[in-house]
Amino acid sequence: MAKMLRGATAQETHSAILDLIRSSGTVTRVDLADRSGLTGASISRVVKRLLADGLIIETGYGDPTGGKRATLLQFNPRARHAVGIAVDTPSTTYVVTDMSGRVIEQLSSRGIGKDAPATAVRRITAELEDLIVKAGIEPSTLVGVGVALAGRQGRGGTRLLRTDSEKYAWEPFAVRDTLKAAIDHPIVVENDSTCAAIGEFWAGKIPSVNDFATVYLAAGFGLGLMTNGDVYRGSSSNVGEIGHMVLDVNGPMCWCGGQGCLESLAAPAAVVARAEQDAALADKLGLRGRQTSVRADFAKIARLAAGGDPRCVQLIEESATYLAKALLSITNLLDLDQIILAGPGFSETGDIYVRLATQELNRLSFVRAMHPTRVELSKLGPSAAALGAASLVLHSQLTPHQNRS
Amino acid sequence: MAKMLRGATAQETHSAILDLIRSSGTVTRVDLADRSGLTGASISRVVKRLLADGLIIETGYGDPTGGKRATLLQFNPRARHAVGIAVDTPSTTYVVTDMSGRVIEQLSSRGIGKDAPATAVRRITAELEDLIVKAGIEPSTLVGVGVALAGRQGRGGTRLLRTDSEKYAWEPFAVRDTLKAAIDHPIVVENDSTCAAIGEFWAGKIPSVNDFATVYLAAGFGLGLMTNGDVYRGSSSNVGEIGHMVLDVNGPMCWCGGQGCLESLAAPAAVVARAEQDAALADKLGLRGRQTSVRADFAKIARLAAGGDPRCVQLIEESATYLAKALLSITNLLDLDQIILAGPGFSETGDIYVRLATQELNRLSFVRAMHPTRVELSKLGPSAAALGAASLVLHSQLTPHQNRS
DNA sequence: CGCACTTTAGTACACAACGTAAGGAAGTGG
DNA sequence: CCACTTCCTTACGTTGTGTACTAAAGTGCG
Repeated sequence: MAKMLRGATAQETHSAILDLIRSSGTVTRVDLADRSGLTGASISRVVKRLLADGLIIETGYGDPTGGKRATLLQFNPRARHAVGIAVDTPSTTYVVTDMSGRVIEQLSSRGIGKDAPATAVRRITAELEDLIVKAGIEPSTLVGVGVALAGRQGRGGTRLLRTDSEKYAWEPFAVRDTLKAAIDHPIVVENDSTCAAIGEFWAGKIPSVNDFATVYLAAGFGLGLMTNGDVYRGSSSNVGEIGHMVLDVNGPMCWCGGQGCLESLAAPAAVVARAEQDAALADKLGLRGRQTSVRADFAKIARLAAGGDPRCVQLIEESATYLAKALLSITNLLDLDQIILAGPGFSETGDIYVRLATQELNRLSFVRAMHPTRVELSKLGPSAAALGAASLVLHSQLTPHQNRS
Repeated sequence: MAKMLRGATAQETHSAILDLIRSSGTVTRVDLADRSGLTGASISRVVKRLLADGLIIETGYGDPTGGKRATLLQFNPRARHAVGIAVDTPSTTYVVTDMSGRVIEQLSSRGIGKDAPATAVRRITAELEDLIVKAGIEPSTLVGVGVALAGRQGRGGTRLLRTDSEKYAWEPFAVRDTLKAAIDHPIVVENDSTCAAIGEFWAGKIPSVNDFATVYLAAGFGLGLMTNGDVYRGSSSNVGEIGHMVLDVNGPMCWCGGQGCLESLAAPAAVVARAEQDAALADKLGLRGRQTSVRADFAKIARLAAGGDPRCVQLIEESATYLAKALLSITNLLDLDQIILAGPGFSETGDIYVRLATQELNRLSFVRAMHPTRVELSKLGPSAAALGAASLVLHSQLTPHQNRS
């Protein structure tokens, strides 16, 4: 233990001011002084430095208010870039973003499927290097590479990855170290839910003072939590395992050993399993009934539901009802005022999940009398995790741990 | 908005060092330097000041390690005092504590029952003043009064209180303002669960880097959360409403409008209701079957269970099983490594709740492979909430918002 | 158009807090 | 007794912020 207090270093102050500029989009020096509590003189000094570093630019003048017009400041988007990779079973998504979280270049390739870890990582490394070249960014502006994985954090910083074929096949594999050896840039690895959360935070310009949660739906449900301008990681970086929240103590057995878990009641596999009970529907959808096609089968059901097919709408609504119950419990526990739904699982029928969750929270949430809990669909689209991974890098490199309130 | 950055003021550094001394019990200057990241020179300066203020004292010398023996530092317990009041339906508990959280004087009087808010607060004010005189503490060392209430935070800092008779009878009543007008000391009001958590933190010398949760059981279940050395309050200071976590989507209706809530399945009222179904048991216990005697009736059942009565043990175990499920969900969500059970509801049979929760977490928690989640009974006894309220005052006055990591 | 006023931005200097370096104090072990 | 270790303090330099003042750039009215 040896890092704690160290005075208000330039680093920290610069980070804090940069964070204000990020969440504001466009601000004046006076705004910054108001919001940071620093005096104009100090802001002047910090801003001068940020301008000199090229991190921010002056972009015009504010509206007249009876005196000298204020100079507008904002990110210099091309000052820094980041790469985000979302590694998932059916597909791998790469994005190159600028400093404001805008996607400059992207690429989708096949997922890891049943590949051995070493093979998959080798391919990812190659594709990554191609992409960086193709994006045509100045190498010195690349602050790092973020990787979003479905999995848990192991003891030694290892990232565990869940695959379809074998559970925890990647268990002993140190993704981060392997990538780090192959790529000469900072590598940050996080789970997909947390990445989605920080993606919303960064690209959505959410202020550091707002606490919110993001639910990410791919193979299963995960939750990412942002508090006080930083990711909340818990005691071993394994926050957000909501897939096995107990919603029905007498419910069906789950592979985890519990009963009535959210995952066994509402995840894509559960929805597909119910669809398969209905022979006519299974036939109509051409369900393949194989473990490995669950994600594709779920997508088919979701597409039909989005198109209005009553039976499919019913199936999705059933899933959404369970998620709504889980979100109700979570909201009561954490007093959230904003929940964002992201990930491929919500891409077709996210509005159904939003509607049912909103209804449930408005009806039963304990804090509903004080403030609403907004449930929203992510605006980042299907590459939310990849974009979030890139945002994570930007956040950790440009605005490391914000403090105070 | 105007408080955020302001350099590392003496205030903040002093707070941080004082917090390290609190959680260490006894430390040397060298230890403080290691743990804080400050240099020995800076520690020297800060410690000198804390000694001059009388907040800490030198209490001897450390073990020889081949050189000059280090001077031991610890709190000067009598330097400051705080008062904590736990306002509950069946009883009101007052404690006067010293700076280390030790109880110096205490008093229990009848609860608020069906009293009107103004009447109850008037009586509390009178009893409080008597107690302060009786404790014989130097008035200038009293840093403030903390109040633990069962209730929710309203919009304008109002505290809502749940009473047996009418739900939310106290709804529009501003407890804090009323007390503040009557008592010339800082007043801090919090809900009982949060107070219990900070009581463990302070009196139990838990380091600021440890995140943990406390479950408080009085009329119902509540949860208090400490993260990064401070209370986690959420967006409207209403964190911890776990009483209405959904554990059984098809379960019995709850007064809140939901189904299968933890409270309706496992709270004292539910346990008593089940006991009343059993005519023989109800007779044996002399259950009064009245709404207002639920707490007393539950205590009877708990006492018999603690004595080994099989039927009562079964009833408590049923309640504990539901709580264990809820704690499993919460642990998976927040990646906790420590959960403390506190409050009058656990005073007789807390070990049963601890045992079943530990079992469930060891069996099903997602992080069990990384680290255990310890479930422990509070060592603060039945006055945990009052002691916590006092701790809250000490914390907010002596070590305001810790930062960094 | 000129002049008084407002708002923004930057500079000079003082102050506060921490780090570095050096040395004194208090002990250990040969 | 003396070399060495560890603890603690003092003196001084660096860094970052606030205060006070000034310059710059606008508005609005007569």
